[in-house]
Amino acid sequence: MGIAERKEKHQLEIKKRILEASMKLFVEEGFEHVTIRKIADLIEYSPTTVYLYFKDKNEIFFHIHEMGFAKFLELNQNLATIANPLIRLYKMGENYIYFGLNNPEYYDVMFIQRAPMETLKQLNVCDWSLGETAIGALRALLQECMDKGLIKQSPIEAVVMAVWGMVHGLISLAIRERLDTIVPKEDLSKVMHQSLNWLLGTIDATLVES
Amino acid sequence: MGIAERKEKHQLEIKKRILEASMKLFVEEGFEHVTIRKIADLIEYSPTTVYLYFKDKNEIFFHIHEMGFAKFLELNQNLATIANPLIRLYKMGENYIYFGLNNPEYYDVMFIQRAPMETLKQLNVCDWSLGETAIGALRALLQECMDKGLIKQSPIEAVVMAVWGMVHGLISLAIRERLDTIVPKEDLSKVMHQSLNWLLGTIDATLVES
DNA sequence: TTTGTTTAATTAACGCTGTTAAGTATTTTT
DNA sequence: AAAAATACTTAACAGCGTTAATTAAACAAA
Repeated sequence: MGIAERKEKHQLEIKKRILEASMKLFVEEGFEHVTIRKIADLIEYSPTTVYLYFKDKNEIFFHIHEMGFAKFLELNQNLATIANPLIRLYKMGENYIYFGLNNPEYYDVMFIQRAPMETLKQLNVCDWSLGETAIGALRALLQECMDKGLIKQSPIEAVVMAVWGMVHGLISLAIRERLDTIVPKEDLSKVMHQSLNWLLGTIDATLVES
Repeated sequence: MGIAERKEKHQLEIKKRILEASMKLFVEEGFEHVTIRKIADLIEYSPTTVYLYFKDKNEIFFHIHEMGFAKFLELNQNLATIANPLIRLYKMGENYIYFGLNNPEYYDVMFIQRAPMETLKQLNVCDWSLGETAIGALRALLQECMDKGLIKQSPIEAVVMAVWGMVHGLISLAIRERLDTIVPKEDLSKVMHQSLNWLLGTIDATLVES
């Protein structure tokens, strides 16, 4: 079935081109400038052709949201070399903040926009594996720290949600312009790191209480 | 100038009717079903008339966002009777969570949607007074607790941002469907309270360390 | 090779959206 | 009574996501 295979290859090729065009628009012009018609223009097809390869616009954003997670995972490669789990925890938080502040559009589609979740619901995929993997990594790391006595014994789930919640909260407030008049733009990173360090400091068992 | 006054009254009346119609649509059908044409239908004017009273759609959402803050402030009346600032702090956090989970559409337009902030920028209003007032109340309360030795001495700004960030983070993750597959809907409130209580517990100077 | 059938892509259109320009009455002022 | 300002509407622009119907191309079977 060499012919059928070639056909399938070709279809995947077009799917790839649609996603590449979408990514180009997304990266260069931002979320709300990604339109079916502009994608079609870029790949030199008619707008309706896009619908032969993707169910709807949400599905395209689902793939962009996947790319975002890939980028985030790549950034987190720098954790692998850190032996001390507590230092790794601090660094993971730093990575999260860094990623959010330097890739706000990606962060937005990964954690704020509704579009990718719509696809998840529609496909009846009953778990958000990308998100769960990320949060799972945080949970495992916190558990490791706790097991090794590096952080105080605490209800793990509460701490996981508190840490994730805090960093996500600050980043999403910044991205959606709720900190513009409260924290000068150039201080954003500093303020977030202070909050993160303070939070982790409160559970850090290796710090001497002053 | 009785005639000019009457005219002005009439204009304010129509402005009010537009906002009432907008609120009706917002409350009954949600953010994205508030359209200029539907508003116009409700008040029985043509769509263009709306633009005689409001610069654009963002300005209408700015007012809805104000209504949200009013509703939130009203909810926080229950804090006034609490003498102990530490208990007031716990209760303030509870209120925030309660408001977010029970008024997700309001919360969305207050803290997530870009629309109201656009109006702020356009009008060259250089501070988001509603947001700053809310965060100011949290800051003052934390300061009071610290002054009275009810919570541990900590860098106040870091703690303010950490607390606000955490509750906002969890609520916005829930509203934008990032917790759907991680926390069962019926457990959402419980989980958030656990995280809040854990966080406040770590700075609570009145708790005995176990 | 010609016919029939499947596949791929297109054109045209639907029903929306926010917004603006131009026009029409109505009322007020001169 | 004529001119000017006010309030509102009609019509339209320029876009959007999406679907139905249609054409052109590639393939299969006769």
